[in-house]
Amino acid sequence: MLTTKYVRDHIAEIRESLQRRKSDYPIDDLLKLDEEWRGLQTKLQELQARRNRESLEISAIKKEGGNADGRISALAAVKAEINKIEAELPSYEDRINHLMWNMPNVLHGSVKYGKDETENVEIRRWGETKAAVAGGHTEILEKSGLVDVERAAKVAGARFYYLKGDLVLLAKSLERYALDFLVEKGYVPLQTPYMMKKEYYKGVTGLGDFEDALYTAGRPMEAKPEEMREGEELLLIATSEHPIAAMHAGEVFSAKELPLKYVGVSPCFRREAGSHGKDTKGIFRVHQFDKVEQFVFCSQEESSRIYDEIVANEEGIFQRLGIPYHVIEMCTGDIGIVAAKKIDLEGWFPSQQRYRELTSASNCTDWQSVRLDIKYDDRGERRYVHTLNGTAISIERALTAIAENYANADGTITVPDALVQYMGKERIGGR
RNA sequence: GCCGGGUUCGCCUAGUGGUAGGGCGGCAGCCUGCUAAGCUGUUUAGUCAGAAAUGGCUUUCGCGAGUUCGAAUCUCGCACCCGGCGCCA
Repeated sequence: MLTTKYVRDHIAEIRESLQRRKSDYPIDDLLKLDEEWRGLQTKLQELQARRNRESLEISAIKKEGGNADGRISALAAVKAEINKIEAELPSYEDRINHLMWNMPNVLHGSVKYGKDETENVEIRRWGETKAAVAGGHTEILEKSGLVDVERAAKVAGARFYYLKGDLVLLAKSLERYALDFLVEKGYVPLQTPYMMKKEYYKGVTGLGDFEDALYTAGRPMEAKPEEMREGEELLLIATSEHPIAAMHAGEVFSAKELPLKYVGVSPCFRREAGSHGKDTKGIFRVHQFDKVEQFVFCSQEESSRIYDEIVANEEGIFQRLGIPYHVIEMCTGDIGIVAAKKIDLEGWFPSQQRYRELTSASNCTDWQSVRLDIKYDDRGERRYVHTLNGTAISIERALTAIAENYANADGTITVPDALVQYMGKERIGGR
């Protein structure tokens, strides 16, 4: 069962944070269940101690050739009581786990209250925004034959796409560019599994995401859904953040192994339930995309500094690509339950004359590590690591930003300087 | 997919129904003058008491269920690893 000691140790901060979120999370229910569970646990342990003690006495009697039948039948009542308590415990544990998995993280002190994404706070801007040259990314890319959304809809449905020709090469160039950028800074490249067990998924994201974001995959052909055991089905990953976080579940790092920095690369699969009608054209919001992701395990003292580093990497990557952007800090209404602090970097889209999300960085502090049991040895004391994640490049999303910001009047797209060495040419598209 | 062999503390290993033991490594302490050795302790997690140092109890032999007063050990199911066969990008 997930450790509730953590909640008791941090109860003041948890309450304060829930108030700032104006959350209706039932923290008192959790504390009450926990207290009842511990009471049962104590009773059970006393009975087990008695059983163990008397079993040893029976052993001693039998070794001396005596008759222990009376003692054995006297223990039957104890055994019945043990069985009764053991039968009650799972229902408490299920409810406690469910509440733990849904408990919002303790917010960083700087996070402001806000009802939804309209109340996020802009903290800085970079680059010069410009007017649209040749329409939106959908128009630019389709005219040049670089994407085929219609046939993808025929074959796979809405929100899928074929990339074609030089756009495929540009996508791979972006991927390699982002990998090289981070490898140079000491990040270890990691290509992850694309499916993951539910039991690990619960530790990396809120249960709400299971409904809205995740596809189920890998159900055994012969198994009917109602026969599936908990955690048996595989889920398609929504980001490589998730398998990277789960990778070290149950482990204890030594202090000198930290910080451990990965740069993950994987496709991402998202149901996008609840976003009907939003961004339905082109490849801006799709069910499947590729992403290069930063992920760091570190000590509790380091996580603020590393959060800044991850954000700086994101800005460096887009500055070298020459995409104008601004940085916004999530308010309580848009931050979700996992992160303690979260920023998005939004790039300028000339055709829409506004900034749209390109990357997202979160300091999850110990939310994931508590649920995945990932610790480190801090001079003999075992403490939960902090985990952080941040997009390096979300490939298809970045392609839309490049298409719009580098579009020329003749329908071609200039290849950003940083990618020319990978592309081997300076311009793509056109007729 | 089939056949065989495995899974005991960080690593190696003993243990065929009666208190999970040994070795190595790590950590802490002690002792000792010679590049290191020796000795002692400690090395799963939870819970209770305590301000704390600590102490009690439970738990832990891949996971789950069962038999039993008592399971690493017996029974059933499952997972994973290694070897072989088959298939295969």
